[in-house]
Amino acid sequence: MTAEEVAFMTRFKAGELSVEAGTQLLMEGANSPQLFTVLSGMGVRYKTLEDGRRQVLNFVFPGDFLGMQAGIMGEMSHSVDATTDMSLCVFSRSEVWSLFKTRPERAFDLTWVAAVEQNFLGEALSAVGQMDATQRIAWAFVRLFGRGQAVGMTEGHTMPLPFRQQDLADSLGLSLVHTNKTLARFRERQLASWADGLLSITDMRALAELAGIDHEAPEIRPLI
Amino acid sequence: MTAEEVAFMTRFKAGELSVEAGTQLLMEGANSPQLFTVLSGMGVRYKTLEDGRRQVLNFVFPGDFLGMQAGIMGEMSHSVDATTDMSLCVFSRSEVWSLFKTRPERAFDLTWVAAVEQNFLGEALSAVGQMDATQRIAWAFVRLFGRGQAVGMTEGHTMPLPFRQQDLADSLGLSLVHTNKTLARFRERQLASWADGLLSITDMRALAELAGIDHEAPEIRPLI
DNA sequence: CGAGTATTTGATGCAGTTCAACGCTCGTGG
DNA sequence: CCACGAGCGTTGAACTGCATCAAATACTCG
Repeated sequence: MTAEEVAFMTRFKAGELSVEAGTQLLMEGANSPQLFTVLSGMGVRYKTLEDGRRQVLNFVFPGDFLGMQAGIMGEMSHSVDATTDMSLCVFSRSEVWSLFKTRPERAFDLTWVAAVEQNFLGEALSAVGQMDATQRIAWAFVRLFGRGQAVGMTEGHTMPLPFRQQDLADSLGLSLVHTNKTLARFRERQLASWADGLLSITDMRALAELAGIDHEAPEIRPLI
Repeated sequence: MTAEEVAFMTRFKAGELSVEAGTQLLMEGANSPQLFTVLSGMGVRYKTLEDGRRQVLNFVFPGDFLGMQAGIMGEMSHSVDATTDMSLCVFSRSEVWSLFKTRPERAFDLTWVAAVEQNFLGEALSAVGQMDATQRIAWAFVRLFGRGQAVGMTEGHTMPLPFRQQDLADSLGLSLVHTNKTLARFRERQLASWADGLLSITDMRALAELAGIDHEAPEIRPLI
């Protein structure tokens, strides 16, 4: 970025925010005036059905941009909860339009982010729609670890993954019980083990094979 | 649009294209130099898994914009087939960037389209992940009919729906057989009937209830 | 008229859901 | 300091929605 760009982004930036684990950052249907970029911490994007069931759409990593739906369409179509303590960079929604008018490169990045997210949702839909439980979990692990690598959260073949089994189950359209049993089998089969908030990949090749993913091209997500 | 804007869009537009039913318009992984707006006809967006299974991500309606992933990210993440004969407005991918530089309103529309699509995929993921077969089909019918209304394809409670049962099955993560049997039950129960390429809604209220959709706010999708 | 495609229907089996119960850890209050 | 409850992970048992297999019918088209 040029100095002038930095100045603009500084103006765009409205402040920083720290929230503790469990906080709801954005709510489905709400017209949030704020947009966030995640500086640290992790969270969950999800939709709730009227009968209480929940679909986790994606896990939130550092660098993720939250609230674009509100910024573009005026209303969030899903909620976002902080799973761990998080710190966020806050932008004001009203600045989005000026971004398009005066910062075409930044606006392009925003669209890029939207396209990447779309891409991911399409893949998730394919996983949930077509794969069995083992394949789905393998897919999730490969994707999560890939995202962890992209933001430097990994150490060797481990990375922090501070979610509950219920969260993973809700993201893959599986029951908690069956997710638990499948995870146990992953440990037995020496594929991966996830316990105490730490994901440890034992056999990435086998996981990628199960998930039907050839070769992990490093993911590129521009920061906003 | 102003006259000047029309002039720009005309330059942006590279031509028109007619294809016949069955043509593959875009292919997963390909770096298409062309983007399309659908003028007429219908199609299917889908991803293919290496074992041959297929996930239909969405059905293509007139007014839809195709190829944004290629335009923004450089590569399509799914394929698009024409189900019926189609006519398309063709844009050149290289013009996308100039759109962002000189037409912020149009660029904003593009991002809007991306956000709407993201929204839809999230809803589809929830349906496939959390609902049973009956609910999923009800959801699909409500959404399809809503989109049909938005583009004026409906007549009373009917609209053309020129797809195969296999396409619907692949979009909802169901087997063809089970989809067929569930459709039969929809007819018996006087909810909706779909035969010979014509969808006929008998009891929209019951369908929306099953699908967990309150009230159908008319969908807004800007044209590109 | 035969071949290919789409829809329909019946029978069988299993992956995954649901129900239920137990253990562990941690925080809270008496 | 211990009792208690809440939240999460784990495990066993029984049931079922849906997949799979199989086959018949109907249509279209060259």
